[in-house]
Amino acid sequence: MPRLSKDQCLSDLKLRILSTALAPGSDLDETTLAEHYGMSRTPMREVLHRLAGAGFITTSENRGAKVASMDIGTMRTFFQTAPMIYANIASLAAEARTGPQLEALKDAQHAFTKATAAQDAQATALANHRFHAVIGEMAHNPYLVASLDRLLIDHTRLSQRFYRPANADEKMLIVKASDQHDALITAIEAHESALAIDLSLQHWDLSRDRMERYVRPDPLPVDVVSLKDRRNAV
Amino acid sequence: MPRLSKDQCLSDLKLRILSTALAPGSDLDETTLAEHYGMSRTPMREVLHRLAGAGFITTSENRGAKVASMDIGTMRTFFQTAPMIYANIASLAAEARTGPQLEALKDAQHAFTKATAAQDAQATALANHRFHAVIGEMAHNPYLVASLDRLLIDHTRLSQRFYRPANADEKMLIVKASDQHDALITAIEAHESALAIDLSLQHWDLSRDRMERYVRPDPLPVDVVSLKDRRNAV
DNA sequence: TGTATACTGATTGTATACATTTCCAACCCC
DNA sequence: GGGGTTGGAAATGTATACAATCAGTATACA
Repeated sequence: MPRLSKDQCLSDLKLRILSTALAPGSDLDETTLAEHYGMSRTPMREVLHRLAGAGFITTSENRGAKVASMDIGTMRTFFQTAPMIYANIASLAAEARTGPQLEALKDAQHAFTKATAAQDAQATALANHRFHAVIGEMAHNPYLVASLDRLLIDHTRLSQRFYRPANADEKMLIVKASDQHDALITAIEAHESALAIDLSLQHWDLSRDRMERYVRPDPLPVDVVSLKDRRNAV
Repeated sequence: MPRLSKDQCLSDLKLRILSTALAPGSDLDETTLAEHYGMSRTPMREVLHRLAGAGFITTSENRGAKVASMDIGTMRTFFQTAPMIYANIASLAAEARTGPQLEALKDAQHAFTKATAAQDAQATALANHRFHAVIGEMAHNPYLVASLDRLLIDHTRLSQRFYRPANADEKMLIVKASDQHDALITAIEAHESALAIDLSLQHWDLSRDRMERYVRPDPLPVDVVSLKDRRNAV
């Protein structure tokens, strides 16, 4: 991959991290990356420091960089925090959104539905990222956006798994999420900030349901287990 | 200032920005700074990128770095956002604080009262910064802390002005703020998160009062103006 | 056999030379 | 005289050589 500009390199790395092509916790080697992007180590290090500042990676002295990790503890914190931040941002977005931003939001939602139809989990997650990032822009509040950006990193990485429906029931949940996006667009367009808050909270209730199904799946059929026990006993 | 380590350089620059020794919006020159800290441009640039990532400065391609600016618009956003973030963080801090963190908090508050007694506005603002940063650590929530850190940059820079009391009335407000700090420590120590929220909100009501006095000061005595008019008329 | 220590290869950190871009001012042309 | 152009100084961006640090291994010694 020769001669990408620094900005392209930055956004490519972000994409690879968000899509978990670069797994959480994995090591990043300056030299290898610099060769890969066709630049010397100096600008590559600069890119890495920016990623570190934005929370995509962590660095430690003389020990290089790692993709930011995601343990079970961060997931708990994540679901604790996300509803509040997203709801407040949606509320501000409904107040302050501009016309062009609204178009960008509709674009993102269009990409989202297209990706779900194609059953492309990665594209779905990235479109979802863009959708919520645009709402962040609308809110016009750098303090909250700092928090949102961190949340979106983990949001997108987590949701890779949930946008791969295993059955009709899970497929239904994704359709419901998409409907909520549409409703949110309408609320933001109409400057209805109270409604935007409500819809955001509903959106997160849904996410938590999906999440719980994943963490605590339907138990395996009992008779298979007992069958196995019986066979062992013979 | 020869041979400071990179970390020292980083925290020194943060301090100079927080204390407004480096004014908001002022230009930063790589070469000059590198000489000043006795290092070459390469590590200096690295420090600048970190500061940019943390929101202390802004950089633009081929155009160098500036200290993050503070206009009237950001102040509005600031007061809109700060109560919510600080209150939520205080609540989490009350739940999750550890013993050593509580000691650090008491230390910061000690420094705060000492600085107010000495009428040292800069030291007061920096001690206040540390006080709220420690509460952020206690909360153990990287998403909210991202937002808090941004808020604290502007909080500390703004408050330089308010910790310089012009009269007994304003002095009283600072004493009241200090009392609220003490109450907050007690609430956090006792794991009373609901109380911590309440105290945080009160703290911000006070700040807003102080702020309003600054933006909208007591009008000048009317008769002086009329006197001047009369004299002009003669 | 277990532990401490010295060596070695690999990786990160720094300095410096060089390339590129920007800014500003002098200049020319209309 | 005003506006656009062009030169050059000063700044930022990049590449590369070199220094410092770390991790892993082999070796010596108890």
